[in-house]
Amino acid sequence: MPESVSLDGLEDKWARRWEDSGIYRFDRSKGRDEVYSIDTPPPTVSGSLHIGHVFSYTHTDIVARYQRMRGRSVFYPMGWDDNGLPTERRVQNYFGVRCDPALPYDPDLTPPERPGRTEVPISRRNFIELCERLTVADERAFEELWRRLGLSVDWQMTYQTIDADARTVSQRAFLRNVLRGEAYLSQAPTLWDVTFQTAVAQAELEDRERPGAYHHLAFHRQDGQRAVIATTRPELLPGCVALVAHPDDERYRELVGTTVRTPVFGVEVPVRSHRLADPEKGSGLAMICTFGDLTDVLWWRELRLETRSVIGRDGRILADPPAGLGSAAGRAAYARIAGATMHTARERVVEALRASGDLVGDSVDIVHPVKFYERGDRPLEIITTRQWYIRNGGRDAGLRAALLARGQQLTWVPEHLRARYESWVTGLTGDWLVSRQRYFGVPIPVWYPLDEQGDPVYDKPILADETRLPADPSVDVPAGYDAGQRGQPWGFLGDPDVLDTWATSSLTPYIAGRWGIDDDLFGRVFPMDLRPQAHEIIRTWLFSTIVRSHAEHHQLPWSHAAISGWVLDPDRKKMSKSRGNVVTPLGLLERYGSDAARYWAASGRPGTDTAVDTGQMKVGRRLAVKVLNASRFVLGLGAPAPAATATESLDRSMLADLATVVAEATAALDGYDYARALERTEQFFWRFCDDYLELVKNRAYGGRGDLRAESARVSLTTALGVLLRLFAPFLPYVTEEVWSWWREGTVHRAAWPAPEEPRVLAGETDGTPLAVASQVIGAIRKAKSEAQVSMRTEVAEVVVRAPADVLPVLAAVADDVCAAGRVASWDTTDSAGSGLAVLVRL
RNA sequence: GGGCGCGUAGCUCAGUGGAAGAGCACCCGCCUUACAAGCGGGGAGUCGCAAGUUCGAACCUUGCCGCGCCCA
Repeated sequence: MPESVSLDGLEDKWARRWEDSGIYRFDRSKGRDEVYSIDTPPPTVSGSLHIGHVFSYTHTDIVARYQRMRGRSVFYPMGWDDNGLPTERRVQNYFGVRCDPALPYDPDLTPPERPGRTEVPISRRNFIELCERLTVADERAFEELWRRLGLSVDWQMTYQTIDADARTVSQRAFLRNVLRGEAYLSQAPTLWDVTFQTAVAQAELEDRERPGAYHHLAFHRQDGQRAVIATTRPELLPGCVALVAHPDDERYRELVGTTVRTPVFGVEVPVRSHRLADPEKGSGLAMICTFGDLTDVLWWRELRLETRSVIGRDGRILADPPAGLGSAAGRAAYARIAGATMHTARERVVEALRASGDLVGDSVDIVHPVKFYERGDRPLEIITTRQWYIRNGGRDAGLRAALLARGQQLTWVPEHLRARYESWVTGLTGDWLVSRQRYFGVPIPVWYPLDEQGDPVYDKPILADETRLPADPSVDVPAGYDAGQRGQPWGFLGDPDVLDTWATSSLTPYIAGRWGIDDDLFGRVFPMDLRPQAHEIIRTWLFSTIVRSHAEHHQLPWSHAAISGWVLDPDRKKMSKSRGNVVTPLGLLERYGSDAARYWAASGRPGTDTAVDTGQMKVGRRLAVKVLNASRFVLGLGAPAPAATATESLDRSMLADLATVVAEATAALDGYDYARALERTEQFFWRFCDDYLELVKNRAYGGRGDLRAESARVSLTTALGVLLRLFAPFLPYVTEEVWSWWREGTVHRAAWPAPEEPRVLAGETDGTPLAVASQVIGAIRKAKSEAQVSMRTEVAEVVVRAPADVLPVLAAVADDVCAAGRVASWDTTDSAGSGLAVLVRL
């Protein structure tokens, strides 16, 4: 034991030794039933490090450490999520470049030192190389933080969601989905981000309130009257394919089944009825355009309407008018908006309507929810494109029911978050769109044969060979072709798209378990025990992982999902980059220490949003210091004799309380309630220090003879050994430090304490003697405090009145109480059932 | 509009049918040979509001108010 104790330097010292000794390595000689496997969330490396990472990853680490001490071989890998748009954007901003797939690869490319005024176009391969270069640096920053925080990750088990093995797993799973009919190619209306020019999935949508205005447009009925509709998107009028009213709406009963002519553009369109037409909204009559919103898509599909596309992939009005816009006046009107932005087109169409007298009344300003891609800043459009989909129950009641059943099967911590999953699955409106028109992602491992015109035959895709993955169809050549046939008639074409990042992230249990690469490993870890994650990605990461595992293995990917809350800033606002209230973790770790930061994190209950609280970190630091000092005291007394046993009832009652604490902490951790386990342990520990240690101190020093000192020493060292292990998952550094003073090996591989350990020494005794002694010493302290004298002051006399059955207890603890309180004269009397009272005369 | 969660001391939270709690903060003390980064003591709450069930409600039921999130 060192002469003076300190928290300084513990992180550096132990983090290095843990790595060198490999105590957190996964022991792959163990079978599935002896393994505890964790599907660690791979952090988005291009995102900023913030204190939320410390929070949720600590929760998982506590569970990992607990399970390890329970004797399980813990599979605790770490992945980096570098695949996808966030990295692309970061590279674009960092280097000032943009990807132009038409450019050739430049092996000598040097990116700009800093971004210039305009982005430099570079080839796809150069772009990907820059992505890889930047993510490596980002990953180092994360790893440094994790190591300092003391995550007991097996650092030999790391992956990147873009590395070759991840691409292989992702492509293999996708190919199998295709072969089983779970993935398919379809030309259909698609949610489209015009900035990034890619399709996006339902899971990536968010509604944002935006100002808009209702314009009232008059359509021309055959009888010469007007049919007025209200719309917020008059610019889509040339794409109008029908009007729709509710079947019960009396006002339009006669109109339904007829046709009306669109104003300005002069196209004859049918009037139909549908239950989703809202009689309360506007005039009750709505125009259907292809496509203004998701309801248009639904109407178009259910009413089997024509398609008149007017929006291009760049978010501007298409150059050519849609079919059916035949009149010269109509074509002239269209020519005035061709190529315009939506904003300009809207103004010009309104202008034309006003000129033709078809604009009715004034526009009405409103604020309404508009669909955005979650990472985008322009409203989504709906454009017909050819995309790959994976079936997720959005179009199939049977699959949906099966996935809901999986949600029932899964153990959720906390329980109530299952409702999130269920509301999402229930509300799905279509299958999962997985192709993205992006660059830094896993390529879709498919080619298309070209016909005699050189046009792709999309219904006969050529799938990559599963034994030759990862495949890059833009470079690799499908079996039966040679490279020269790329793009030639009768040749082939590689699918240019990449998979949605979630299509790869949904396979993290497979990637970490090295499915198909190291099947022996996979068999030892899958299905996993735990998926820890945040609640905002239940609809994406959690759900999609279940979809893939359900398809591939007809089972859940893990038995438990532990959902952590958000970290809020000290004012309880959600932390976000845009708010500028992000708290970075490294400074806090340096100031308070890793154990202290972990203590704060552990005090946030599962699923509960928790504010950054440096006060709690200070408390954690104090606790860690206290552990050092209390240990120094206990160990400074010297080791008890090997045959020593707890003979004093005070000692036994402390150990009896400890047995209860062990049982409670164990039950709490088994239920993933780390916060409760810590709270119970901590509460006991402070009472142990403030009351028990003080009461027993004099006797432990030998003041009442060797035998009674031995009882104290054996009880103290037993309790310390148990307490260090109870604290080890929470405070890995300080507990390891103390453990190293007197025990062999690492505390982090020591057996989790059983209640029997202290119970054996405690015998039949319960907590009463310690409680009674605490109460009496408390009264003595209070008397001294009120007299404003030192605790060392002698007490002339103490008289305790207590119920008859407590008198023997008092007799047994009297020596310790008198020594701790410096009591000269001690007496007890029967209180005849009126409780316990302490009279103190100084 | 529907769903989930939350509302307890100045702050952060525990307690979920049997006498309102902890930590922090605050106030008053104490050099006490493990720890002054410590220790002892103290004040402090209509348990969001209202009704109901019950011998008894912070806890169960209903309604309302406020906050947050999810979904539409």
